[in-house]
Amino acid sequence: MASGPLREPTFLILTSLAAEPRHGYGIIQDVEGLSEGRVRLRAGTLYGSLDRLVEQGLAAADREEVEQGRLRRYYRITGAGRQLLEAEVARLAANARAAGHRLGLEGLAP
Amino acid sequence: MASGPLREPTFLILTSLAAEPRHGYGIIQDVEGLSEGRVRLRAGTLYGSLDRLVEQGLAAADREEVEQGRLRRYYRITGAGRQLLEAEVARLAANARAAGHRLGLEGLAP
DNA sequence: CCGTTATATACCGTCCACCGGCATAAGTCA
DNA sequence: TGACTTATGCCGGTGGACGGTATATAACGG
Repeated sequence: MASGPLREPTFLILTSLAAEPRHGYGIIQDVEGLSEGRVRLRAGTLYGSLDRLVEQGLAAADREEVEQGRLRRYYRITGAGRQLLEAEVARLAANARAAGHRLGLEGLAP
Repeated sequence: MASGPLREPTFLILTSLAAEPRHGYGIIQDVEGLSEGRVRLRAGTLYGSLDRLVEQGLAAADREEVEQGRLRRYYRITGAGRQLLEAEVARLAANARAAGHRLGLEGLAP
């Protein structure tokens, strides 16, 4: 159930929700921004990941709005999601630090 | 060919090779150490990953030794592998920084 | 007035890295 | 003798990501 480390798309989706509740399309745009253009989520990736996050209790449906005839379904991060994301940040930072050390990339700005 | 981001096991295997050439079993032990006991590579994961790394030119067979009747097959990281690992370190660090920011984990030691 | 782009959600088949178990084999230690 | 460590390697199953497609409306541009 509580599977291994988050893959990048899922990690970024959770990160996107950490600031405030967002709807699907908003997440896609936000993730592109916070990854500095590196990650462009596909619809299939997003909604599949979102379903899994809800199923695992890491995110939850927040509310629904109808904006100009289009439905917007908002999601928010849960306490468990925030906790797991914090652990993931620590893991990524530790891995980056360890590998940087091995590569001799000592003086790298945080 | 140059597929997406490295998964954690592959990342740590490359990291292990970054310091010096190592044989399979040595990698398993080293990875357990550098991940502070978090990651225990299975043989299946290791040798599969190693084959892929060689196939992609990120690692190469270094030499073979026979130590007390047991064969040791050493692998080393290539220039391309080192380059990719550096890029991966930057990616991980950027993701950790972005998520830490969103979580309000500002004052975290690098 | 019509086609394209942007907004927005959702399904589905495919791929592949990782997982876990198993096999093999020689040396060590109790 | 049997358990454990070192050491390499195969194989089936799982699951997340990918890419494409479908659906629908609004806005923009030619």
